[in-house]
Amino acid sequence: MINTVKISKVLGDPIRYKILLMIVNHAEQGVAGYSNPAGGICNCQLMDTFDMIQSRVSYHMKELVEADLVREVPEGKWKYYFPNTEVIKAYIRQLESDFKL
Amino acid sequence: MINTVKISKVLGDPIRYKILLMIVNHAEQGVAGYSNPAGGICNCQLMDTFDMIQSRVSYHMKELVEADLVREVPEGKWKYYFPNTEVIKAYIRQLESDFKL
DNA sequence: TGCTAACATCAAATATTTTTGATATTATAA
DNA sequence: TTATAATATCAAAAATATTTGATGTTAGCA
Repeated sequence: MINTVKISKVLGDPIRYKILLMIVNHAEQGVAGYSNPAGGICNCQLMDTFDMIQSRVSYHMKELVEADLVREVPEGKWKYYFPNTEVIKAYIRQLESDFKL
Repeated sequence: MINTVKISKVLGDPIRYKILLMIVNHAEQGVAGYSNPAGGICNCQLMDTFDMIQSRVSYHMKELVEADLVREVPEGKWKYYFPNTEVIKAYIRQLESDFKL
């Protein structure tokens, strides 16, 4: 089952929110300058885009993955990230149900 | 405009999430042992229910009010809290839009 | 094999959030 | 007006989260 409070907390960090937005958008349309398999985002792109050092990216991606908002796909030396649409949907549905909307 | 990250952060605390749930449920059906005007929840009920000291309740209610998730209605010496349904809805809609759902 | 690039992990430093107890404020009632 | 009850605020302590730099691991390539 999804952990609504934990997901909220993970989304409650501006960097993680932006990263998830980027992952979601990229999964649709790709990002200029990178050509990733099946629309995934890799750590290097996140380092570039948000000007973060590697261990910081790693920390935030771990949070997103542990909250199950993002799926991680290893491909050789790289890890690609994809939105976990089902969990994001389930989170929204849970909010609607909890708050009677 | 709503601040999606801030709302997420406020919901990302288990106590605040439970408090908001209680406020939402109470606004519908009332809570046994208390008869509040128009289904509002007061601080004293939150202290009782969650076994929290007064300043702690006050702190968390301030967070909820500042995130605009809850409206505060003073009535004499008391403050009653009501869910801000429009903002909760707007938050959910924003998530749907941001994450393409 | 040895080298390098990508990513993970760790411990320490820093920053932020939460909790608490004390005190202040405000409204009402005696 | 004085006393009291409800809530707010404050500063210090405690807890938690984030950032950083160093080091570890792993996969692929020369």
